[in-house]
Amino acid sequence: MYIFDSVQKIKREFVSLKKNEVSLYVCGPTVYDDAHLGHAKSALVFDLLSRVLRAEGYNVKYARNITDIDDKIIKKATELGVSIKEITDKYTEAYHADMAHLGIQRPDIEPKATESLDAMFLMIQNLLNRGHAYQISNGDIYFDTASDAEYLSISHRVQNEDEKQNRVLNSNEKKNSADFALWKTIADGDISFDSPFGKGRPGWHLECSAMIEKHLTCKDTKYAIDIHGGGADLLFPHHENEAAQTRCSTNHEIAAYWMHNGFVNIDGEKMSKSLGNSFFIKDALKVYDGEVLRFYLLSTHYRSNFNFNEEDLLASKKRLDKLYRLKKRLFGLEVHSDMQTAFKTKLLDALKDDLNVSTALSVIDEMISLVNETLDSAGKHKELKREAMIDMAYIEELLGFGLENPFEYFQTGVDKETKVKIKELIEERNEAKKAKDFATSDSLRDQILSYGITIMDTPQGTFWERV
RNA sequence: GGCGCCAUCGCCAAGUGGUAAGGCCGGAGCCUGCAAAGCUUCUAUCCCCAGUUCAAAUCUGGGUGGCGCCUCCA
Repeated sequence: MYIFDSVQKIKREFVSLKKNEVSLYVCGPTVYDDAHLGHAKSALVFDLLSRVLRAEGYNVKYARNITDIDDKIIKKATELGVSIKEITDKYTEAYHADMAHLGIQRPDIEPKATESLDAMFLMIQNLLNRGHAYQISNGDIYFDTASDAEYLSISHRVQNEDEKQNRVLNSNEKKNSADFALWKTIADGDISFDSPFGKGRPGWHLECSAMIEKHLTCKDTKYAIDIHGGGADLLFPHHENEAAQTRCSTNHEIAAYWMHNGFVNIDGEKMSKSLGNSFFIKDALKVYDGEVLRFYLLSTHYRSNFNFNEEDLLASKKRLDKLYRLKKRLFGLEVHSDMQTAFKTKLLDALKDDLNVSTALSVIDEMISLVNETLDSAGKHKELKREAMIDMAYIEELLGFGLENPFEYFQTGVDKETKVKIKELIEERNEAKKAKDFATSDSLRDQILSYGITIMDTPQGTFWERV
């Protein structure tokens, strides 16, 4: 397995800290709004990573947090006059539903900030004890970036002069403008948590470091966990700060490998909360099948930026259609086997190379073509069919494509009445065909097409698909 | 301004030193009553310039053009 480490900026062979075990931590959502396509991309990438690692035989411990303490949550709760929990519960549930529609498996651990305060207090205390944090007059506690010689080693940034001079220029008590809050004291007691440092709430960066320490960490290794992932926008300052906290409060670096996924742009423009052009998963799901979205969003390498547009999505759907058409062709054949095939090896090899999905998809397309070709040229081929079934089961397991019933897949979004009507029209057409009344059968086909349905005559009967 | 990424067929997109995967679209054909599906087949020398090398889309330097982070963000 090779992974591109976004801190060292090279592709590195993956060697786990502990034999046969992988600890993976990914920054999850702040639950104050619906999840957008960017959340989907990130969750999909690391879902795929965990599947590939498991296929490689690793026992994977995958954690993705839920940030349920945050200014934006508080703001929304205040605006709506409801409790924080009402907001976070609602959007956590929505997040889970969206992810499920995309075929994303639940991580092994989903720690919440509200349930990890103990670990955060511990970390703050450690940082204070070790002289890496300081408290200002209002009670706020900051991380002292100047105290960490390795600060900025994750993002490779250079601190500019303005930042260095901040102590003089800035009126607040922060020693350095890069210093970030570990604990923010709050006067109004409503939305705050009790802590050894007084009432308040934790800084955002702290939660990930604390959760890693609490749930995943290997105590006796150079690194706390194997792989840390998240969106590219988190590299700085979020991951830089996480790394600093862990480095200074424990005796190890936070992660041996860092993976950052690229952005999802909409029509060439970055989707961002501040631009207000977020495309929500739930809205996309109204129009497109979840598996099609999964396929489309995964079809480009995870590190590249992804430009979402309908045209490409439809091209992508046609590609997935091919998989389902083969599944249709082999329908009814039940095969359960762990048999190793050349295809399986090739597919896994592609994904083992820093999740090269493009190559993986080409391996799949070639397999589909080969099977179709063989089946076209010479009838039965029991063994080939069996092997193709085994291969397709592997695609489902590894990539999560092809999970649906192939007939239903092509008929999603068609209501019951239409289905009945189509069935009638097809029967009528088949009568006409039998009588060699092609004028009638063609006009019936046009009528079916007016429902947005295309039909195909096969030796097994007439099948229909939504156009 | 600081740091960084990217530029491959009409479109999407792999490949990162050994002579351009795959998909969509399009052309031709096979199959079909006709279609659809499937199959066969055709379509690029890799933004520009210079250099390194026996050999470069792949390395180096310089352009040009996109874009990101530096503020909440996946």
